[in-house]
Amino acid sequence: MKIATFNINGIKARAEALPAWLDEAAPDVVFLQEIKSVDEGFPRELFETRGYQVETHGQKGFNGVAILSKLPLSGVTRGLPGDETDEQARWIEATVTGQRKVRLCGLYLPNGNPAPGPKYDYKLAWMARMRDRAAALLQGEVPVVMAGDYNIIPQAEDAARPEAWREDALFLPESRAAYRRILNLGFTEAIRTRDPRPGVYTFWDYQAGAWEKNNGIRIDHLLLSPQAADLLQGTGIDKDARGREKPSDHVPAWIDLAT
DNA sequence: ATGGCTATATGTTATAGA
Repeated sequence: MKIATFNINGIKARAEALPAWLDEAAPDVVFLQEIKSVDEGFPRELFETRGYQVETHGQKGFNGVAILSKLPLSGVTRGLPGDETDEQARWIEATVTGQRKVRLCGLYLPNGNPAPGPKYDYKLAWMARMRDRAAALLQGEVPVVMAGDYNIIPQAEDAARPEAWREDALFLPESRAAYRRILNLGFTEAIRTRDPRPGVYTFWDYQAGAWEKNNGIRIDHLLLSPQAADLLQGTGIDKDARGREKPSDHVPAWIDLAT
């Protein structure tokens, strides 16, 4: 089962590039972030005609996540538990049934800039809620995959110019510690496990020729519960997507699970 | 480098992203 995550930076803007990548990469499951669309405005037919079930959790203008799946999804829930007042669409869960069941969590973690400030407080509070949810999911028997745009640069080797990120919410020690607290529950980050080299990036800014200079960062991650990690067969990052017509500033990252 | 570009809605400018 090939499972990918892709921050598309707007579904309307990616109405050509996203289907083109889907047809080439042929993932079974895709987590999308920053659909920047309400549910009613999401072009489901683009994906349903390709055999995908479409589950969205959108909002107007910003944020928004979705799951596309060629295998049946059930038990879909929308929103990260733990704060009834949180209206930002950043979390969606579903259970996919192939040869076995896997619980899927798609996430768009808050950016948090500027730090310090209320946006950074929201980021850290969100991560504490995510940790609680992750711990609860580990209590079950079903393998768990939590994938998406974490907006966390875990280590200095994950940025071409780490010094430029020292004061940034994506790289502040407190942000990275919060990410490690989630990992330390027992999750494995799939991409690094299979390819431990430094300089593996998933995002290149639109500005200042970042792509041409390979001035990238790694902020999209796929976390696996122990049961899911046992099924890991392969990983990849579709870096070529960044060099195409009208690209997102992120590229897809994916895993292959033996299910 | 003082965010240099991109996307969306609030729309000929503001807000957000990372």
